[in-house]
Amino acid sequence: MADTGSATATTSRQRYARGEGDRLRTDLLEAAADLMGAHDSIENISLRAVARAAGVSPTAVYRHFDDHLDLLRQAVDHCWNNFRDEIRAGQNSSDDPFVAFRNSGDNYVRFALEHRGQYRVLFSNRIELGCERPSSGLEAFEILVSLVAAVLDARDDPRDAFGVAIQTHTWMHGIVDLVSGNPDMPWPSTSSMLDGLAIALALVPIDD
Amino acid sequence: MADTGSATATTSRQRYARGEGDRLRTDLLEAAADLMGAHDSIENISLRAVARAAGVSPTAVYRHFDDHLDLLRQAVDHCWNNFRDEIRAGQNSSDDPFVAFRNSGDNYVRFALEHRGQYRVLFSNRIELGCERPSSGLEAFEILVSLVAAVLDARDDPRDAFGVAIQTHTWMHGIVDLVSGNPDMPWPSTSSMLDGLAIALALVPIDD
DNA sequence: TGTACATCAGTGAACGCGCGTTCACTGATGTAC
DNA sequence: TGTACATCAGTGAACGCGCGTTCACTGATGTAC
Repeated sequence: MADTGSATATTSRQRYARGEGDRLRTDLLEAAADLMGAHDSIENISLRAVARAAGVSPTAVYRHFDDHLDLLRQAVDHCWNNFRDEIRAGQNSSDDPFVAFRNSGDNYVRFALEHRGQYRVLFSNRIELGCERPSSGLEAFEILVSLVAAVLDARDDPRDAFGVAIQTHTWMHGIVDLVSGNPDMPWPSTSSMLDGLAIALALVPIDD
Repeated sequence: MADTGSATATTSRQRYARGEGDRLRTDLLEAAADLMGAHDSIENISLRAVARAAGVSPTAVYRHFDDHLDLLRQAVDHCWNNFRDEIRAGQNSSDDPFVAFRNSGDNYVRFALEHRGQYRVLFSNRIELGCERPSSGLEAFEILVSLVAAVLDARDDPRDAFGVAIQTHTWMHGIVDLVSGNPDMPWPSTSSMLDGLAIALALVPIDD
């Protein structure tokens, strides 16, 4: 009578071995990050839904997080790490500043489109949690500034890297947020929109 | 015993006179639009909260809307009308295409910052309701295209107005979404960011 | 002019549901003696 | 080598809450006769 299988998702999971209990913490954070794609706001991600997605009872969450809000806050931090790692990978992908800039832009766009929920939580939903941007969030912007600075340097361009980085970021954010939010509209390809951005902001090699 | 005043918000409202019942419909739509500012997602606006804000019982909503989803969908339409009217007012504000373009941009930014909830529902949360963009939403974009076309015409500029309008819109969206979502960051003024946009996209008078 | 009645603009109690959180617990496993 | 025990990784029932929705209703007001 106990194993009627009424709950579809509870069959498979086995508890972690003694001493490895912290692995559930990561599982829960990743489950929360996955759920962000299905909801348009972090407010709608319930503690019970995260537990369910991780194959665990709601009470198990309290072994790793203070409460619902703590879970969400740490999930946001987790997403910032994911995002920063993508941008950093673009930065490290080439010694040519123009290529590195473009690869970082592609990674930015890909992250935003493939993980729209995570992306929007990072750049749009943070206020409600009442926490400031974590260090990995600042790091991501610093990487962008240094990418722009390298491009300007290669161009002998006197513009302020911080200001141009803000121009780059606002425009790229607008592109990915509108495109991912309105996929049925007749958008140009994101690649051609990134080309247009680099040209309009004069972030291409100078002989182009 | 009936008027102990236990509910704080229910004291004032009087019912509409016979024949004027449809005015509650508008009240509910405006109450819903106001509530969008307090929540970051339209999903979080409950039917009961809208009724409460309008000073009416939850059941009264069903006299004007089929259900919760119908209320939200019509609230979104209402917001599109508000937004389109702002852009149109900018278009009609001057015969000089550059001035009209800039005034429309200012109105766009002002609407997005003053009514962030409404703005985000229009451009970011629409998917979940499962409805396509209403005619007023298309009209708003058509106004933008014609504003850009007039500017390009005045410049003898051969670029495609539709493509440049998309560039303008994506960038403006990025500016207002990031600024309103992260008000504690050291942003330049929105006015100077609009200047930078018009210059980078070459939408200023040609002798500048 | 009076009155019965249809219409209108709502109300209030009740339902089942998922939620966050608390509480007492269970059962496997490593460790001290 | 055996055993008592502490620790660990969880579970399951219960609570009060706000939600969307349904149902039967109320009381004022215009209108037909």
